[in-house]
Order: sequence, then structure tokens, then C-alpha cells
Amino acid sequence: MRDCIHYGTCTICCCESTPPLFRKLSKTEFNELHSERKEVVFKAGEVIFKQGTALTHFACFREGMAKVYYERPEGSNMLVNIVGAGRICSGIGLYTDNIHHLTVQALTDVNLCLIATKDIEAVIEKSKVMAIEMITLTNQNSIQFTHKLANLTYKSMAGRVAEVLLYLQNEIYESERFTLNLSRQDLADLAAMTKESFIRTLKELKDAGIIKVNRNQVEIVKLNSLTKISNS
Amino acid sequence: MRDCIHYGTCTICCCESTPPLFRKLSKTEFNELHSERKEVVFKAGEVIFKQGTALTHFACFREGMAKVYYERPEGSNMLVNIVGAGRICSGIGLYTDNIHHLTVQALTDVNLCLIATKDIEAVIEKSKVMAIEMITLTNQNSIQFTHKLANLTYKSMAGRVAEVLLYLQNEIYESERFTLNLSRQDLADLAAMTKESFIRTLKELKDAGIIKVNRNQVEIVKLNSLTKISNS
DNA sequence: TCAATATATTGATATATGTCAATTTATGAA
DNA sequence: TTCATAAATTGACATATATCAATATATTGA
Repeated sequence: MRDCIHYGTCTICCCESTPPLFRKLSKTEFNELHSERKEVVFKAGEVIFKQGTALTHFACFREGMAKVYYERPEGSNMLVNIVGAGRICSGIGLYTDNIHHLTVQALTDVNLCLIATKDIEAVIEKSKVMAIEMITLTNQNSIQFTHKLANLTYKSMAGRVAEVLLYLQNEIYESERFTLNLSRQDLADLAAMTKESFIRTLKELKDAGIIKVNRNQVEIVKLNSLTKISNS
Repeated sequence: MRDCIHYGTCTICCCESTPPLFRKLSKTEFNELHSERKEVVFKAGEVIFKQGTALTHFACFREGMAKVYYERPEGSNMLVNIVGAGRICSGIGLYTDNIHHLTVQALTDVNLCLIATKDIEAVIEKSKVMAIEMITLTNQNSIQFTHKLANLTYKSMAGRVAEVLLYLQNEIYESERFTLNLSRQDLADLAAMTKESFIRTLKELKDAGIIKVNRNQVEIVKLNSLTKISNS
């Protein structure tokens, strides 16, 4: 349980480790969102937001993890990122076409708060702080996409696999040892390659002693080497 | 010369065919940006914004065209899009790190107005209309990036080349016949492949009678076929 | 105009990555 | 537990795409 700037230490508000989007709001502004929130639980595997459907709510993750991906016409998925506690999810349809452009699916049981976009819009109308935070969030998204685009279109498989591992270490599990709750297919979707290719490349890294892999247990042994490879 | 909602028909204001970002501003709000604008001319080939440098201004294009690209560490470029008259350029560093994440280079002689980000921020602070327009713009960016990412990572070369041609037809030249002012290398950078591969694929489309190509003259003959290919 | 340079094109070849099939290993329900 | 199903792994092979080199064509500046 982490500090909440609006309600002290709390377990049931959507702001447990308040998402950045709401961090600078006044108590009044924040409460307008907080009081209207819907707390929902999803089981692992359930779809939280579905690409192509109406964007009516943002999700604030309190517990658990979900994968965010683009569903291609022919069925394969492009995994964009993983979201966990304290993260806000969805939004790129806001003030545009009000449609979800990505699907979000629970990887573990997930506990989140839904906040209606109409409430968020109402606060944006009133509060320049909120408006600016929203601009910040969307621009951060764009920056992330720019780098993702550049990386996926020019790096070799080894580079992309290494990058995925570093992403998991730094952004998701925050440790050089972690237990995956993503399938090999998910990891391959994250690196934009087939699962067979991902597995083979992973094995090469293992055989080179750069990582240890045993089923879903991963340990990054030679961080320097992996970082070097991630730039290739 | 097109209508300008703020000054009637005008040739020297930055709002000739006012960029969407400013279209809904009141005259007062708009004037705050307009009066502080700097009109600048760039020659073909000159760099307008350089990736990695400080983001201090937005550019509103009045005349000419420029390419927007990401410069990779090893020297190759990923071309993101082309901008022309009436388009706003740059922004994804705003309210984040205030850095240009992409380079913008003039393809033809370019005539544009520079508007300081501090002025834009000042208007955002005062006007919810402007704030919302900015959110809209950045979200449109994100949507565009999402689709670009999905397309570049799974389509075959033929699909990507077809898509580039359709992009040029629909978004840039607005005609099924056009004279390229992009090099083959630029086109290849847009399709995320080598120029040799681009040229070969272009030739295949030509040999199949789907397009006509003669140097920089391009004509799309069988739109249906090209559209079908663009999905492969 | 001509040489010098950049850009475009083509061909031969190498290589990275995907595809398909077979096998192993895990997982979950009865 | 045991079967049935799904996921992971491995190997052989096909193919898309990049690389490198040679040539052709255009462009530019003196």
C-alpha cells in the first residue's frame, strides 16, 4: 500500500500510487473523478477494452497486469506494452474518434477503477492543470511510439529480443530476475517476430551465458552484453 | 490563396488555410500567436528542426513541402511523414522534455511561420479551446503512429510500397498522377526498406500494369489492385 | 559544354527470418 | 491419476529482403 496524495494511505481509491495524470489535481478536481469511479475486477484472460469499440472509460490499474495490443486484420497481434499498478490505460481516441485503437487484456487477475471519459473531459474543461497533464501523457505516448517504430523497423532479431528483456527488467518487473506471466507468443508479439524465432534467439542469448532461462524464470546475467546487443 | 477565418483572405499570416490547431480560437487568442509569429523561408535541403535540439517553436507551413524523419544512430533515416501548406509541424516534445524527437528537412523551398512554444503554452493556459485542440492533435499523432507501427511490422514489401503510393496520392499530391519531389531513398525510408528493394517492387507494380512510372512521374492506373496489394 | 558527382537501376548473391511439421513439455478437466 | 489439449521447443527448409558491385542515367558547377 503506497501513499496517496489525496487521501493519505488508502487501498480502495483509484489513486493508490496516484497515476501521473491526476497527481497535480486539487482535491476538489480529483474528487470529481474519484467519487464517480467504478471499481471492477477482471479475471486473467478477460478483455478489458476491445479495439474498435466505443471509448467511454479510462482504466486506472490498482493490481495486476494487462497486455495492450493492436489486433491485425489477419489475426496476429502487435503487443504495444504491458500495464500494471499505478498506470493509466487507454486514451488515444479521446477528443478524436472516441474509439479504442488497442485491445487491453488481463494477464493476471486485475483490479482497476474505471473513470468515464465524460468526467475526465469535464475536469479538463475546468482545470488547465488537468488539460496540461493530458497533453503531457499523450505526448509521452507519441515519444514512446516513435522510438518503438524506429526500433522495430531496423533492429535485428537479437536486438529486438534483448530490448524486450531490458524492457521487462526495467519497466515491468523492476528486477534482473523475474518470473514471466507472458507466453512466448506474447513476447514474440512484443518483439515483432514469430514465436519460433523468439525462442531460438532467446536460446542463443542463454547459450552465450548472457541470460539464464528456465521455463518462465528469467535472469539477466550480463547486463552490459545485453545492452550492447539491444543496439544492434 | 484560401480563406482565413481570422483575417479574411490573407497571404502573409500563418493561418492561410488555418491549421486545425488554431481554427477554433477566438480572434483575441489567435492574435496572441499571430502577432508574435516569425516568417521564415528555407531553401530546399535545409534543416528546419533538428532531432535532439531544443524544441522552442512550432512551424506552420504556408508554402512548400518538408520531410519528417527519425535519424537512427547508425545513419539511416525512418521517414515518418511529409508536411505541406496548412500543416502544423512538431510538438511531441511539448510539456515533456522540450526536445525535437524528429528532424524536419525542406524538400522544396519552404515558407513558414514559427510560433514560440512559450506563446502556445501561454494560450493553452488561458484557453481550454486551445488545450483541447492540442490534445486532439497529439492523439491524432498517436493514432497515426499506431497504424504506421502495425503496418510496417507485418506487411510485405509490396504492401508497404503500395501503401506509400496511396499515401502520396491521398494525403500529399491529392491526385492519381503526380510528380515526386522525393528521392527513391526517401520513398524507401518511408516504406522501411532499402532503396534497391523499393525500386524492384515499384518495377513489379509497373510491369503488372498497376502503375505507370517514368522517372519522377507516377500515375496510379489500377487503384483497386493497388489497394488490395496494400493490405498484403 | 563537359567533367564530376549524385542518384537510379539492375544483377548476382548472402543472410535473416518465416513456415511447416514433428516432438516434447506443461496444463487442466474428468 | 489419466487423457486431452495447449504451449514450448527443435529441426529442416523456403523465401523475402538486404548487401554488394556494376552500370546507367541525371544533375550540377565550372
